[in-house]
Amino acid sequence: MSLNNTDRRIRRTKQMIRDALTELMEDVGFDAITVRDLTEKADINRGTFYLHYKDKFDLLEQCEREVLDELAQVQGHVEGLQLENFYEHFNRGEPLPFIVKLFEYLKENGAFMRVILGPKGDPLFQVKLKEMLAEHLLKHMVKKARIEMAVPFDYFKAYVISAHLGVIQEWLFSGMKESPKEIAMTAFKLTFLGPRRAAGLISDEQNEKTSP
Amino acid sequence: MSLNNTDRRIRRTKQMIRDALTELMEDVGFDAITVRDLTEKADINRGTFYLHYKDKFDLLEQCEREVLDELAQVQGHVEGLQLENFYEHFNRGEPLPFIVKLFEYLKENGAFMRVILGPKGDPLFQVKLKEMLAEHLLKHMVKKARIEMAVPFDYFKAYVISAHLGVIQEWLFSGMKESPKEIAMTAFKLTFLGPRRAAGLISDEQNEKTSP
DNA sequence: TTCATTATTGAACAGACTGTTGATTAGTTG
DNA sequence: CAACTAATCAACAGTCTGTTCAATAATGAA
Repeated sequence: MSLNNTDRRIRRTKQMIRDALTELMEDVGFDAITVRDLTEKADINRGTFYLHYKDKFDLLEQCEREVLDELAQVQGHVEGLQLENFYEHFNRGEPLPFIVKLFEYLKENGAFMRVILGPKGDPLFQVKLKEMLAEHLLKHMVKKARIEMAVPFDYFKAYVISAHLGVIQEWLFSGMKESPKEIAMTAFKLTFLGPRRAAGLISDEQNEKTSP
Repeated sequence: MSLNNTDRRIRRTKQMIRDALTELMEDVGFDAITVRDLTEKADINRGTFYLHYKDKFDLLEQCEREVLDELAQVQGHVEGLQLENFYEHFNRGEPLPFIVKLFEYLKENGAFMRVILGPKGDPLFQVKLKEMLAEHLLKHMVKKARIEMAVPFDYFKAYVISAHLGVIQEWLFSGMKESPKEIAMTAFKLTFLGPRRAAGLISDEQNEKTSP
């Protein structure tokens, strides 16, 4: 069976290539990378690359898939930790466990995540990550029936999910100073209270008229 | 002077190339495009391409810069239309004029904007667009002094700006069904009321406790 | 219209990268 | 140790790049 990943040589080679990919993407961006660059930086024969990957796009795709799979697994580990609803979590001052786990994972894989979600990254990965976020976030938020004068649901969804991605990016690129729990709580407040209340631009009591 | 863009041949050639770029990006993505592809689709000599652009990246950059410059000009045309503040606009049921103009411009250049902001697009352009959005959006929102237990400003900023980009993308990719004014109002509501209130997931009166 | 200017063309060039092959060497598992 | 198989090295044709040159065509100004 050649499908087994048990051979130390294979693991080593793949790791070298992936590390090289991360480094090179940081430096010059994915576009400018050649298979030659990758194998030179990884210090392996160029032919060896093609033993494992079809081309550089295949390499990127495999790396991305791995990240997404691992993120999906994370979700499995927090099923038990969820309270009944969104609201209850907030009132205890606790962020959603899933989001905390998400930020913990991002921190572990900081180097790759920074590159792939950065200005030289892959917009397709952003789309995939947003799909995953949507799946796990929205089920906590949409328990109650909807009322009057509502914004279309798809735009609510796009708004919230994109906003969360924005927080993730800001966190990654500003050096991940806050703990996963803190930053998860920040994201939570922004959505739960709305950005203006969360940022303290209006107080809780001082209700602006919302008539029209 | 060869810097003049008055020569009809130059204008024609550049336009052919740019159209080819948009079409090809839609089909195969920027990565997979060669200068050969571009010039064949544009039906011009390959050497001619290099008379105007350094390489395909230079082409993309020039196209992006042009869009951003035009968007910046749009801002100039609405200076007079702004009310004193954010709050007043909302209470009249009117979105910010700048955002309306933004969506109008996006609609005019729909084809290119869809590609560049899509899964095969350019993440660097997203960053630049967000910078522009930040500049024009935030000055309307941050009039009042900030209060207690606030989320860090940078995260508020990242949240709101990213969220707006999300609405833009959702609108572009779902066929731009709403009018620029409608969709601008949708984005406005989501930020002004907060996403949950805007989507009707909680009512205005029914204030959830926000104690912790 | 004429004329000087200049954008475009077509062909050719070396250089680089790709993806594949075959024979050989080296490392791994049991 | 022995069988297996991953990694290496060299070489291949094919494609794309970026540049150059002389020849041609289109343009704007007088």
